[in-house]
Amino acid sequence: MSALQYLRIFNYIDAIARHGSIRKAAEGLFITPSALDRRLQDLEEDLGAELFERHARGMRPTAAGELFLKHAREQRADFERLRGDIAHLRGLHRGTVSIAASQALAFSLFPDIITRFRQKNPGIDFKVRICDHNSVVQALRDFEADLGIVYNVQPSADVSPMLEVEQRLCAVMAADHPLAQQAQLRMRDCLRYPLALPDASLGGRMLLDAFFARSSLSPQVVLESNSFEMLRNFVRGNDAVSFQIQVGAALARVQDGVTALQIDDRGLGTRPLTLAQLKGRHLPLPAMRFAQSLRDALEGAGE
Amino acid sequence: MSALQYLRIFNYIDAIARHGSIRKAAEGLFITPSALDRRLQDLEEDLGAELFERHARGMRPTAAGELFLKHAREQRADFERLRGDIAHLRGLHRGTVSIAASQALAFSLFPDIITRFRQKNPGIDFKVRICDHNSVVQALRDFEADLGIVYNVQPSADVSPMLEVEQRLCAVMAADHPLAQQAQLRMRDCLRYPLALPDASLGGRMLLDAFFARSSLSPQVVLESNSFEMLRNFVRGNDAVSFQIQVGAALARVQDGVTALQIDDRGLGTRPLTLAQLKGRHLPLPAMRFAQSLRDALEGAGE
DNA sequence: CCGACGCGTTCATTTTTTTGCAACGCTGCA
DNA sequence: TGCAGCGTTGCAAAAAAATGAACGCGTCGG
Repeated sequence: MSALQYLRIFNYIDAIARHGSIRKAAEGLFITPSALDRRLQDLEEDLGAELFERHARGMRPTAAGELFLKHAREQRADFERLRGDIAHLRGLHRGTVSIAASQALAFSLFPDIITRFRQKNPGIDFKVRICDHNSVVQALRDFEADLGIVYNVQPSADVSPMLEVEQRLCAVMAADHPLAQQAQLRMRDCLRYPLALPDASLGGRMLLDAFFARSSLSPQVVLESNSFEMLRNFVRGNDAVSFQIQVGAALARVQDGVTALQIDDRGLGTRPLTLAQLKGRHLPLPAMRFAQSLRDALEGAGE
Repeated sequence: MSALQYLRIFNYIDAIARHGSIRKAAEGLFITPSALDRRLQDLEEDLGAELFERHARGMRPTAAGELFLKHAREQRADFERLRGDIAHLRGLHRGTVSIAASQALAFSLFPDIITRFRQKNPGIDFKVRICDHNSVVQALRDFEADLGIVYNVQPSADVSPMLEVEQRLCAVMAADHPLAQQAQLRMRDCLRYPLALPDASLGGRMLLDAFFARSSLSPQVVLESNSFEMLRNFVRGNDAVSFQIQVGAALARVQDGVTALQIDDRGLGTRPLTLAQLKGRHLPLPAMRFAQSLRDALEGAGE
């Protein structure tokens, strides 16, 4: 990445906000605090408003500062898009798609789709951040991700959904588990075994809680974790049962000793898996392409 | 307006594009051609693409250049909006609304609405550019206007309409014209008098042409002009009749010796007057407010 | 209560970036 | 063919940004 003179000031201010102090930010930018301070002061004078509240321990953005930060981050993202568009014009179809997704998708879905996408578009590379529910939306807001994928997200004013796919719950268990042979699997069957549940930070737990609340059955929870990988590895070694939403369960991957079966209770609702972008934002071309691929893959899998 | 360090480069490139040559642009920017040239070269190197084709007589933007120009103009407009939003935060509700409109609205509608709007929002001032049909859309595209108002505009992909009001045609004539007394006015009555018609560059002419094409009546056109003011002043002094769309006709202004009457032919179609903005653009707050005012005024007048 | 710490800030100075000036080479046109 | 207008280049001057060493001011720990 080149020096990028034009958005220097934007990077400066953003750094101050992210580090919470001029000194830390200056260190991160490899300049002295005084230089950074002057840039900030000039800017504040130019805008006629303070962008940060000065505290003894550091700086916190004012309302005006928040506005400026949003603008700055948008500028940066937008300039990257411009750069990509121009490169595209030159015939080299290169670029980066950055995605924030909650954990459920990390395993089978993403690697497969990305692999397939890169076969068609070899010049495009990916930045995938797996993070917790709320951080996905925040990453979109901060222009750190082009696309966000979350399960059961609550609608919000500055995020616009591009695709919603209802997701049923799957039971995850060892490949040689007694239940693995059944043609139809009901929740009540699962409850005869110890359970390994995703914790509240993961989507899908909500669905389970709702079911347990309305049901008279009492589950025997032996493990609770915020890591699906953990849960999967756990159930492989014993007769416990875990749960995961459809796309995350990776229906066909039996080779690692774990299998997933759809649960047929209709008492168990479904929640949508949502592909979203920041409202009003112009996405870079590669991101739009990839969104289309996701759309195809997810809508195909939904049936 | 302050020095605006950050978008200097954007202004530079925009100036080159507008003036068509580095030397002219440099003159307009009060710098030397060499300085401007170096800035351009640095930028081109940074982006890895030429932004202008070098001709012996000057510079013309390449495809990449067009992309950059759009970005640059958008940046400038966006930064102005940011500045306005921050000022708004400080309590001073000030700002500028820039509008491009075709001629029909220049007379009664705009002055009245703006006056009323400024009574409620004294800090907001206006930049109204009256221009020809196509320039309105172009002004939106170049981020030179926040809002555009055109009669009978053809839909286009990068413009999004915010409001459409069907407009009938009115006949404009001297206040003491024989026709001015009639309760109901039909086209056939008007054709008994000499006509002063708006030319093809003005909206409304199309409606007339369509009517004449289908009608057996032959009009006696004594004056054709691209200026409504011209037409109005002309009919005041004799028995000629001119035409204008509803909002432009300023129904109640008899004091200047001219009156306007709605025409009751149903053979004469209606076309929409459209309030529009550039698609996907974030409008400054004052512009949004004013758009709302226009909406109220035009929808009220439409009934 | 006090000294050390981390903070933002200021000032004179140095470094980097931008601009100016004069000249060059090129192209189209009379 | 010469001239006028163009983009471009090298080198010096000017402007902008960064430095490094202070200063003042709250906060925290003893």
